[in-house]
Amino acid sequence: MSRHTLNERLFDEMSAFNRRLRALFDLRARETGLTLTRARALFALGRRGVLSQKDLAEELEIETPTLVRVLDGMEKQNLIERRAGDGDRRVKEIHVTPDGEVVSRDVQDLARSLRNRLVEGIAEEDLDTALHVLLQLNRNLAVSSAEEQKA
Amino acid sequence: MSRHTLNERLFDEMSAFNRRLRALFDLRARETGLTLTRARALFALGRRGVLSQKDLAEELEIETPTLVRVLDGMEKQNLIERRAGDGDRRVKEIHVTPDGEVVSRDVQDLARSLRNRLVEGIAEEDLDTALHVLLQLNRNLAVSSAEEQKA
DNA sequence: ACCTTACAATTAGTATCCTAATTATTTAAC
DNA sequence: GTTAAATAATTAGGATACTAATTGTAAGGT
Repeated sequence: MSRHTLNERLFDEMSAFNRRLRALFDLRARETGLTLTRARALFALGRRGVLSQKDLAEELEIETPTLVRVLDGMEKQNLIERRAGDGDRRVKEIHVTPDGEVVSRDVQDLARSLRNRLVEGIAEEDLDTALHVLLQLNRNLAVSSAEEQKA
Repeated sequence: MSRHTLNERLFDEMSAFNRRLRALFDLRARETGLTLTRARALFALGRRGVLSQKDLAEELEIETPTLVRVLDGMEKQNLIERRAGDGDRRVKEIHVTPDGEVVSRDVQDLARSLRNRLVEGIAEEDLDTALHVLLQLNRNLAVSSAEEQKA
């Protein structure tokens, strides 16, 4: 396979993987009402504690306007609350509600089980190589984006 | 790094890569009016010739209702035409217009150049390993999806 | 020949995701 | 102390993406 075709297939397989992962996750988690992105938000808050919207968006690597809509939905589901802090009045702090913590716990098990299922039959060293490829791809992407913004 | 963390980071890096790739591609291609998904549709039609919507959706690995909206936009841009065929009247054939062919050619160079830029500094054997990991991940996903549909 | 089932495309509803612009607030410069 | 620039969150507009339901057409069974 030419290098060109290899690249093309790699990128196509990655985008297909993401679409399918989201669809399967949403299907499995439908009873909890969680979608993949909302779940990732809950997991991030579980790891990091209370975060501002800007910091949570950074953690999830999505833009802040995108996060606004995700949080709107989660608020409606009573999974999180936005609160004003003591400091900067522009900043809102995101807190997980007790309901949110219960759902988060349930879905972490589901997520872990799904991830384990997906990597079956794949050598750990190959996963590690794949991760390093992804990290380098993302670094190159960041560099290219920065160059394009300057143009 | 634990295997669990490895998996989590791999999946997160892949989803971030996809979002950023789309954003950068759309930024670079904005003058042509093409988005990444529309570009992929044009490329697929260039490779395979006239296709039905069902076949094109399969080639792109997206659902047919999604493709309907993508094609609606491309039709509006005069990049493609939907035509009835001689056979089954349910089926519509997708043809690239002369304008579409011009744009397709322009954007293929951009896409290739971007892909080459992104894989700089990555050994070909590592790319190959990554591709095989993705193929296995996608196979496992398909199996899990099939199992879940039966449930 | 007729009816049931299956199929291709579309519509509806919803979620995620982006960029650009706006608003309220904070910070920095003078 | 005042003003300009920067920042956090929101809104607007648009694209991609899914699932479920609907419509028109084709195929299979009786």
